[in-house]
Amino acid sequence: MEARDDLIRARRDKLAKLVAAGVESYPYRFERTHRVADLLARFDELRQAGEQVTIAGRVAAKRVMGKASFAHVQDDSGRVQIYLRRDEINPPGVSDPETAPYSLFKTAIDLGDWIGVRGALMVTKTGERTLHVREWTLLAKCIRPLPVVKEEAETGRRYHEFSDPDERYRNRALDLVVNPDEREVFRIRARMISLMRRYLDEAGFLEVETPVLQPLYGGGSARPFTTHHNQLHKDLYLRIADELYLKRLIVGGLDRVYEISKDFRNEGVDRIHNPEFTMMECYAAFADYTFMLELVERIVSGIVGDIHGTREIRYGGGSLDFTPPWPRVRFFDALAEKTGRALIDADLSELRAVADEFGVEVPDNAGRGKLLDELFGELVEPGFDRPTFVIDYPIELSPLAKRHRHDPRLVERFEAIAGGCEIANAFSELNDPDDQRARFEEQQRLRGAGDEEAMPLDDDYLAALELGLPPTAGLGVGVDRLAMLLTNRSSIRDVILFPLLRDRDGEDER
RNA sequence: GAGGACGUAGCUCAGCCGGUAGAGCAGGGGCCUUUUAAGCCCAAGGUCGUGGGUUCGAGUCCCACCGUCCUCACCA
Repeated sequence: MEARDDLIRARRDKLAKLVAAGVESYPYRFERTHRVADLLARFDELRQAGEQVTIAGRVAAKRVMGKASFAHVQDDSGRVQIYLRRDEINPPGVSDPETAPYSLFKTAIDLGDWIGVRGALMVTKTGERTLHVREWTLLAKCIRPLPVVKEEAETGRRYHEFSDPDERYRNRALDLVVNPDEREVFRIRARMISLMRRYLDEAGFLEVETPVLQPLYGGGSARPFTTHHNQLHKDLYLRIADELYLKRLIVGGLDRVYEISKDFRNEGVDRIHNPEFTMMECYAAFADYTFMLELVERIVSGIVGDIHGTREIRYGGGSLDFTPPWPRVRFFDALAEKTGRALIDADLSELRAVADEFGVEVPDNAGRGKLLDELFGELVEPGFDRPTFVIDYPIELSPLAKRHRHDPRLVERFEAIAGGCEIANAFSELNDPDDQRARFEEQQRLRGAGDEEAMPLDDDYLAALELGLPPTAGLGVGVDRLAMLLTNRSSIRDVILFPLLRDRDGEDER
């Protein structure tokens, strides 16, 4: 007999005992008067008024001392101690241990059970604010054993924390029950997205929805997921970016649009990549990339300030200062500083020589764009601690970006980097259909040469461009990455509720 | 994809030079009417990730596989 089965059986037996005593096992609703946090906020006032209050939550700790018991009840907002005395809970004359409410609480309520309690407020002799229970109600029994995390009342120090990341990601419900910090991560994430919407709405952007299932994917360099529509006998792709559809909307005359949604890339999984992830993309007509640069600076520093009350936040071992203006550095200037060379006109063999010199490994079939990307990522990017804009990228890396107005070898593009991670990418959008066709054709050539991430040619998109795309600036923000910065997490899995995991072999699902 | 570390009770962890499995918490039985990581007494709980191998004997050594984490490579 497995120990877990014993624990589950014990809890089922207790449920049966409650039912036998006439307790409703799964009631339909429960009226509470306060959330725990509200109750604590108005504690003195409510206590002096002698008011009866009702809360609902999970039993998070239980300390039975014979004819009196203490416990903690935790709801979405916080936890509070409750106190029960036998002679106050049991009706006069009722003492049968199988049915008396106090003994049922003592013997049949477990850590993790959902209960409702009603009573007045009191302060114990050690000073803890406590709900003095008159009546308790079962709301739902927790039949599976829970990891027990003990918490010191004074210091909040936690013991035996449920911390195995594998278990936590595989069983997020349990993680959230037991780890209040993780609940907080997702509250911050939600507020971040809500603030992002507000800033965009206020700036006159219209929120839209574009297809997840696409006949042709595009807008980024990545391998897609494929799926199939049965009735139409048609293969479809899950989008890797929203870009090409959103720009069609600018063509259509919607001046400013944005979308916050999942993209899907059929690629590796690691600390900063999950195959489905959340992107915010926005596009503004009549603007160029400098508009987006200011928008990113304003929105991101605004969100940081709104959530943390300061623009300088702790991250990893250090801190990140989001106070504008963020430093700007030109792609080739940064590269020149590290390598001591101007590489803007460097050809393949020269770039390869530089890569060798600095010990940067590159694939044998790498083109110029790839080489520059490698060099930059290896030599320059790690040097950026604080939020920084890298601007004016080589044209080879950006098939959808508009050529730089002063230098045909560059595009008008920037990335925002913070905490060693790219958090935003933006450019002046390429709106010349003939130039765009040529860039697509170059992508086709790379594709033919074995680059699986090269973009497919999209005739339908080109036709839209031929209707006339006004000057337009576009921006993409990695929502998960931003959430990592705001919650001081080093793994994307900590900010995605249900990250993709490998199957666990040979173990039954819980 | 490569390298390294790890996987022992429901949870958090010990387990030495190979000798047959330990603790705390949770759970069970008692005692306890202001406790708070409540406390005290008693009893129970294990296919040591999976599969092979070496050995008289493997949680421990070797090999393979699965999973997680870290570093590196690639994409946001």
